Amino acid sequence: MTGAERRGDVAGVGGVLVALADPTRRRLVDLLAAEGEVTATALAERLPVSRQAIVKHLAVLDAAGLVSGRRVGREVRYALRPAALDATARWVVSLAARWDRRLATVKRVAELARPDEG
Amino acid sequence: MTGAERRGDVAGVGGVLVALADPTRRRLVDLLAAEGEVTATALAERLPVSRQAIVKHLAVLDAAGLVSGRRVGREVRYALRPAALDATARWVVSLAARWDRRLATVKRVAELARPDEG
DNA sequence: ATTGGGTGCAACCAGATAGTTGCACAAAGC
DNA sequence: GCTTTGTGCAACTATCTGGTTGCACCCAAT
Repeated sequence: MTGAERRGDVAGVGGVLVALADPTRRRLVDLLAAEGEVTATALAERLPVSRQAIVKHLAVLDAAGLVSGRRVGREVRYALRPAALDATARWVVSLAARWDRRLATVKRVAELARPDEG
Repeated sequence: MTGAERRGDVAGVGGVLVALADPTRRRLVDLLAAEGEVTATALAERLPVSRQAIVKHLAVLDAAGLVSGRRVGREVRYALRPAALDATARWVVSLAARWDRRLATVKRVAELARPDEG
């Protein structure tokens, strides 16, 4: 079970945005996308920060539902979970669509307000 | 000219993610989407924060390319700019697609690694 | 000309965040 | 058994951030 699931907001878009707002966390998810299942210690070797920093970042990603870790012997392997990102992608796209619709309306209204130019 | 354009990174996805990570800023863009062109003072009347806080948030949104303001007499009216959000929507969608592709590959590889189950 | 609403700037504050180090503990390997 | 290797927990620090207040300035309207 992931942190987000434990808190019952797998689809929490805000958390995903916060998680992806940090460049180190974006690099982290890139690495996870490239390598599949990776341990925090292994990730720390590829980034210029300590293992503890990585662990904290993974906790944020986990809370956002973007990542989850499973224990294998003495190590914990982290992997991506696409659901929360999918939900966020839908959210951003629909927001962009609303903006476009809104701006189209504004433009139309502006044209109506200047009948001599129409 | 907007802040983001001044700095030459209209497509800066990181800035957009940072901007949208804050709930007050999300409410702000919602209000702007609903009302078109609004002044910072007017926005401050609808949110439980001071005008100065709104101005700072608008500066962040402007730097991300999500918003721009134009001066009309003694007031400054802010409005949405869809370009940066469109770019970010494309980024998130393509990231989600890459994740899905990646996880499909991992699954396929896992199945190949267990030939007795195939 | 003076008054008033809107903006811009600066200082300041509290809490969050990204990072560190140090150490204790658990699981593998010799 | 002992040693190694990876994890987990805690304390601590510095910087960032979201918020405030106070004040000066500009523009418009009476």
